Amino acid sequence: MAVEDFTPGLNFIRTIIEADIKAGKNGGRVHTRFPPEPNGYLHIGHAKSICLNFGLAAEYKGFCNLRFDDTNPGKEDVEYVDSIMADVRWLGFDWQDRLYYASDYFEQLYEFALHLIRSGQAYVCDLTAEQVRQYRGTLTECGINSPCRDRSAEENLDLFQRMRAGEFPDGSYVLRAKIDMASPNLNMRDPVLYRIRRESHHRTGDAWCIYPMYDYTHPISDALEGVTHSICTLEFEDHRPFYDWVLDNLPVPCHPQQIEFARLNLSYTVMSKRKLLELVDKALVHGWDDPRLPTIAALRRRGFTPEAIRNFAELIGVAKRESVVDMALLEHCLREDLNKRAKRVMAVLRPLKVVITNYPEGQVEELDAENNPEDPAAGTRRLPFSRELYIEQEDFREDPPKKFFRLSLGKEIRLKHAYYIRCDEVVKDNNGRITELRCSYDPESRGGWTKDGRKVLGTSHWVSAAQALDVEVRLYDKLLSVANPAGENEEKDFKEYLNPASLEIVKNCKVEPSLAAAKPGDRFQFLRQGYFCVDSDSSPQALVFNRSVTLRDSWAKIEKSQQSK
RNA sequence: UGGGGUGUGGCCAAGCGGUAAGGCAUCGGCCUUUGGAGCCGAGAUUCGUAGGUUCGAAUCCUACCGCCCCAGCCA
Repeated sequence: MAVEDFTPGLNFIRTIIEADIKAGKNGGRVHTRFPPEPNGYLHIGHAKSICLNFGLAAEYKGFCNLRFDDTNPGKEDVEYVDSIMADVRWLGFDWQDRLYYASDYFEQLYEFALHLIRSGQAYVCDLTAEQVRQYRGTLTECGINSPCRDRSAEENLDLFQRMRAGEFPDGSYVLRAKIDMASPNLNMRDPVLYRIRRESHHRTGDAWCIYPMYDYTHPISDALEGVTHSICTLEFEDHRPFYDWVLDNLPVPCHPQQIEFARLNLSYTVMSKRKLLELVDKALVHGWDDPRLPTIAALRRRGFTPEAIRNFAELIGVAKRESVVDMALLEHCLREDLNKRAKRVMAVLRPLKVVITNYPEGQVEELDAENNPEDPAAGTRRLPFSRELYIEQEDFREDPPKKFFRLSLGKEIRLKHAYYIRCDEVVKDNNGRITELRCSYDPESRGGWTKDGRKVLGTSHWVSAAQALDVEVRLYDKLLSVANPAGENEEKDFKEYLNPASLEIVKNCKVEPSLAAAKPGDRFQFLRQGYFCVDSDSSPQALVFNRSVTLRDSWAKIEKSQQSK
């Protein structure tokens, strides 16, 4: 089955939603949200969540909100909110007028806290952070009640209001929910609701010195927005009882259902914000959009299309078991998309000069070349051909192995769209390095075929030397040299697995002249090599291309299996 | 040895009591003016393990095993 024919299967979330709709829950409404914390750049794992949330909303004629979970000012920044919005839009999703910030609810969150205090379900605690931890107990032992647990509502109200008013130093008091210090679920052992922190917030500035915790903020934000299905990752499963506790004990408009799914892991890369941040901070990569990273910004710069990423998100499915998806699937999605739409061009990465000895000196002729065999509507272009050309170094071998269809002494190959050429002589320098090939062409083979039906197996790409453009090409490869560092030696830091060959810069590559007008972001297939896009560092005088993904290379496989024999 | 999850081919993933979808990867073959693309075909007697229920179990029951998450005033 071709991927474009793929119809979304039922995953467990769709199953839940359809059951809810059938049961008439929420009046049949589906309303989701994507709630990033603006403390880093979005990555492909977030893309899975974005596609899920926005996709489900679209599928069931509902809505999906974009909401920034910005309750921890110390880590958050507008740089991140801007990048997140740009990335979600680029992926092709639209939150219309439903852009929210948890910080917009600070006043309501505060009122709800007052409500909990009045109903005796929250109290101000003056234990130190260290004491709170000690009182919490352990995984196997119950916690101990805080001595502040039985403070009167009046006193709690007074203290909490004074917390807000800034009368107490940072960390001196917290507001806690009064639930059960003996609960086997640590999240229910009187979790902290508010902490005092004199930090400037990227939106509310210095208006507040107390900030609500995620666990308290999230369910209320969902309810205030009328969210029906609050989809999050597995590690929040343990938090669900508290999510429900908050909503059950507060006069909120509705009670959304929290549903947890497994986050995406991808082989040969890292996905945690901490690790990504570390790579960027330590300059192990060149910024958040370094094309080796799995961030959305990096994938965009690398040449990925939103379509490829969305298709990928659909293909990987949604489930609750933790898994590591093969990077090959992501690459497959890009190839599949670009195969249909990328213009084919010729580029020689490592040039080997070829002189066509029987071609008239000074003559230049123009050949027709199709732009995309998958899409006749893409039209054709003209290609200059002349006496001096470049072909790829690896397309010539002095000692051709078995099944090597390319050029070697005395052998004939086809130059794509041009002529058959035969290699007559190999020219070397004093060190024995091949510097030039002297070949002859068959004038009868113009266009790449002859009437005699002669079989020519090999077809190489080439460029005409005089008209070629000199460009820089950046060859990207896997970030890590192992598929799953977590499955390796646990003592080792992930940085020890960084692939030293993840970036190879190749200068003085030769590309056909039609590329002169290429603009940053333009995508092409370099014939027989891969898909490339013009990098943001590129300029008309100094073109720079990124390799997005290679083409499948069956010769490489054959050669590899020959060598292993 | 507390609680919450989860185990289906190399990697994902359907399946929800009636006799193992699909995708990626792999391996054959065809085709080819990209060794690209495309096309055709192959692969789990078996669903973590062991018992049990049933005419019939990946699906139900029991026990065991493995892996993940939780002791932030992070999200």
